[in-house]
Amino acid sequence: MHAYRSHTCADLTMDNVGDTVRLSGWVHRIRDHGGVLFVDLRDHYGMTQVLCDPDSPVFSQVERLRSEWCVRIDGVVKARAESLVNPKLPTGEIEVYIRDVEVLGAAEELPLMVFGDQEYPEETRLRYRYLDLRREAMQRNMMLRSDVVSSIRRRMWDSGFREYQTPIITASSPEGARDFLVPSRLHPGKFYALPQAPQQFKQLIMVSGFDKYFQIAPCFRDEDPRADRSPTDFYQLDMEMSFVEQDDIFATMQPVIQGVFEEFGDGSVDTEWPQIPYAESLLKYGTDKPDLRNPIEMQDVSEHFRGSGFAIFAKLLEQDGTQIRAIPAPKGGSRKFCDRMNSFAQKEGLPGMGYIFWRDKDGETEAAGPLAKNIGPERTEAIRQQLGLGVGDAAFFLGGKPASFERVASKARDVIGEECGLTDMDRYAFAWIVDFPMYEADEESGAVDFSHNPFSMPQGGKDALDGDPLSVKGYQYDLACNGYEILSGAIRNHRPDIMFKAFELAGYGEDEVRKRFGGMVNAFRFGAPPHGGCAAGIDRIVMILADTANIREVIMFPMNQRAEDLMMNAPSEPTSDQLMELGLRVIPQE
RNA sequence: GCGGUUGUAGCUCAGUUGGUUAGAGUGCCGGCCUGUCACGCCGGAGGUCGCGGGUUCGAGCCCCGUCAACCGCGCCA
Repeated sequence: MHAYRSHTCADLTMDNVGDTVRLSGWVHRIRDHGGVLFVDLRDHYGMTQVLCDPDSPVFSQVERLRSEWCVRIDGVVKARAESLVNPKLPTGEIEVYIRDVEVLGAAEELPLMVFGDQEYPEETRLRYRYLDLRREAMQRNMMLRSDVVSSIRRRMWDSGFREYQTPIITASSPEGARDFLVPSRLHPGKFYALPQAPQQFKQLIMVSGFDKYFQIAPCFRDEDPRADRSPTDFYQLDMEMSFVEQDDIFATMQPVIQGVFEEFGDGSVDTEWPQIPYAESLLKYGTDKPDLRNPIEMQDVSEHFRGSGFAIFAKLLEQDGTQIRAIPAPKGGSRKFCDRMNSFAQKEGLPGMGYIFWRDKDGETEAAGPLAKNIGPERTEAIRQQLGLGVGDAAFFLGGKPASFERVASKARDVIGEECGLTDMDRYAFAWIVDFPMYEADEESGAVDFSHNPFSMPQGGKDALDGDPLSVKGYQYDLACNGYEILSGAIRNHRPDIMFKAFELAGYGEDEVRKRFGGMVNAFRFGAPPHGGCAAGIDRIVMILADTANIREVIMFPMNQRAEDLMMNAPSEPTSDQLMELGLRVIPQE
């Protein structure tokens, strides 16, 4: 017989009754009845009840077992009496009478229980990640992740793509996020960098004539984390193809992403993926990653407030670039709800959020709230008609420069949609966000810089770069799903002449571009094909499919909020020998 | 770097207006129990109330500082 097992803990059924079997696993839970001992034995595959009565030669040894000890047992499979069957367990029709036991790994008192679904502080879970990962929910999440990656690979191969690996140790790329640097021993004082993405490599793969590339690629960025953003490293489905336009990328990726959500999601998956221009998305949703499960669309209502009796907004509108934006809130028509949303806006850092709500008074529609009084019935009614609202509804108003209130407006829209029951939670809703601006102006200095990806092709080509840089749009796009950005990409700029001009507008001279992106720019001199692609966030897709808001729930060994690995004790101080060899010296911190 | 929330037993938490010996559940240790599957019953151990200072006759509770975790802002081509 095999040293550890003849079956897994999920295998045994009525067909095995009478068999002598060997199982290995963890002691999940013990129920000690004095005369008889029940042990739930768990492995990756499932659970089997094994038991021990005083007739067993190893009764006294089994009595000493404790939770999470790793053990091997030998025993005889017996059918349970009908009244003793456990329908919750696939192996619930049988149980195994222990004849021999071997402790493979004992366990000390546990910092967190594998059994049950009690919540633990994330610090504890990360420090003892191997225990946390034994828990059912985490086993499920990790298998889901593995299955998703496998499905993505298959779908990409079926679409004619091949997977190619790119370097992990490479050159620092000065654009974008901070790099992780890797000191070179052979070249003291010089550093490699971990790639923030295989961006330049995949474009070089296109120049090299491979036509369709993909990779499940690790990406490294030294940025501060968020609940939905992993610090240090994360994975992307990175893809690139030659001789394509934007719609070809969409047509290639929608079946892959949609297929993955249909295969692994537990809600309906939208098949219509609208293309929403960036500017329109900000106007209607206040964000470039709208949650389209929520039907609320904001509207510009500036005209109703211009010169009105509501002095705050009227004055605001006299300044350039300002606007009054309304968030309609169907079914939100109560003072209590409106006040709650107002204090929500204040908590988020705005002065407040004005509102009007409509109620029934003697069969007539009556507008209530401080704003309505100030601007009078005619303007109020015009707003109601523009927004298409009625009795029982409300509308919230934000004023100023859009950039100053859109972030909060977007959050408010989410909250309103959920609290008014307007957002369909059992659904995956997608939108391509297109026509991103190529450039943006720094708010203080006014300096023009790339807003998205400097390698993108400007719409209109070289001629478009002759006008106002801030009006130039790029062939750049994101894919939003349920309020998350899950994919980002572009048609690339493969023409050196256009590229130099594009960089020039952002203040980078030709020499500087050659210095920074020389490898790629040089390659474009030798017959570069038109190409484009995108990268989809694997962690974030799995996070959405696992129905969690915390990306660390779908990463085996994540860093904590301060980019530390509490289990492995990273980062740590190097030895002086290591520093010496690399020619480095640490500057003491204040 | 900034803001918010949290910090009490191994773990999850309660702790009133500042007032006697800081509690519960769970886990752990011991005892009882031959059909449980979140088994049950009895007993026990286990506390720097994150840390430091202050106010007070008296602080888990109030004040100041500090540390840590999480969430957010900045950041994320």
